Amino acid sequence: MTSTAVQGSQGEPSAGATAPVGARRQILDAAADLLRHGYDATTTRAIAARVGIKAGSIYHHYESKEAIVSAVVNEGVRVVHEAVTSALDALGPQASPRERVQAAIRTHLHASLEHSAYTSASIRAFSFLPAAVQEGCRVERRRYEEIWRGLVAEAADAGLLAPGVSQDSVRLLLLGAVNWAGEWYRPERMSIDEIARDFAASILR
Amino acid sequence: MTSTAVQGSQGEPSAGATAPVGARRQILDAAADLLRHGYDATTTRAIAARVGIKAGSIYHHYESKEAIVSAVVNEGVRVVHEAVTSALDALGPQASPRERVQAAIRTHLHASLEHSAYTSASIRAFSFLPAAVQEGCRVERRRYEEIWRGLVAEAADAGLLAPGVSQDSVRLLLLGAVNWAGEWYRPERMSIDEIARDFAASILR
DNA sequence: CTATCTCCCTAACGGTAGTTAGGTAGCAAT
DNA sequence: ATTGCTACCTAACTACCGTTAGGGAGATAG
Repeated sequence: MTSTAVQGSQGEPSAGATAPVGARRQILDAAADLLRHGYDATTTRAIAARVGIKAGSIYHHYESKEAIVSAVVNEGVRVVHEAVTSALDALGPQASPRERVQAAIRTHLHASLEHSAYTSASIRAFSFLPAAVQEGCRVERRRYEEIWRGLVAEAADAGLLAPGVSQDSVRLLLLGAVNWAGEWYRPERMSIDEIARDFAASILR
Repeated sequence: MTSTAVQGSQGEPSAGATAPVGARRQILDAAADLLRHGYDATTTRAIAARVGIKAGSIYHHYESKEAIVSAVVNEGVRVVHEAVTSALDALGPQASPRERVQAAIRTHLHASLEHSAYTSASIRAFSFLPAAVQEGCRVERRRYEEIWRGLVAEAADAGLLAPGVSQDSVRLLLLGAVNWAGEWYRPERMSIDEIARDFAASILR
């Protein structure tokens, strides 16, 4: 079901090195889903079982478990980054800061709670991952953070923030709230669009 | 080599079975600190090493690793619960809803980021814990949630919330932001009191 | 002195983790 | 027919996990 959600932007499908295809993609899909329950619950044997092969055969496609998890986390950050970026682009240049912030919240929540197991894995399990894996996507994470830094700055310029509060605080408040949503979100209780609307309305005035 | 490295302090040994003392307390302390890196990183041998005993000796004090982690998480919830409760009580009955919300945020952050490894463990690692451990403190967690439900209701009655926003959204926004703070907080960047002030000012008007 | 209790040790148990060496079947090109 | 490559399997390796059985040292009580 998630085969089309993550599509490489560059390189032909048969190139093989940059965009995972076939078994490599299946391995990443399985790992991303298993990462919901943590790094140690994501065993090579469990990944292999979901793909339909044996544990040893994984090493024909990836050199280590760490390499697999690293690829998953990196793709998770990339997916949410691209989703939010294109959502903001789709709004057009005349959109208000309020609309843009709300769209970013909504898109981030959709990506991490519905569309991509990669994104939710990269958010929830991140701080329990091996240091090498964390280091490997720190740059991409910073880049994504910059989007939110810009959004908050726009809101501040438009006078939408509470007086006297630092933009850092607002950004961390917002990102914390959306990243923590994976801990309590249940689709039957409140829709993602409602959450995004309430979050934006609470922060902006 | 029978070096007794872990000479029990045993100042008040006859406190009873409810409050851990001596070696039991040291075991919980070690486990709480190790839980920062996840449940599986919290090995019985690592706990024992910190206490200064061997892995097998742990089972003289606790019946299982799960029992240890369960005790840690429960105490973590209890600590933050009591801290916030007494902070609110200390404010007195004439304190404004704004003061009370800000005090709750500040106290929760202090407890989870500075004072108690128990609290930070119970927050960050919670969703990756065995189901039995999670279930064992679900009641206490609900009770703590009720405090915030009440605070948000007070703020709503005082007209401090954004119009048209559900109280559930505000509570989840707030709790998400403070619970996620463990992922980015660095004491040299911003003080906890500043964070609490900014968070409260952003949500309340 | 003996008995008992507490606290800790050594040594191992069975289980599972990540990983690897070596083999095999299918297929394509020479 | 031979070679070589891809994709997989079997079977094992070492390491470490939670846990347990049994024993020993020291204090205490009778």
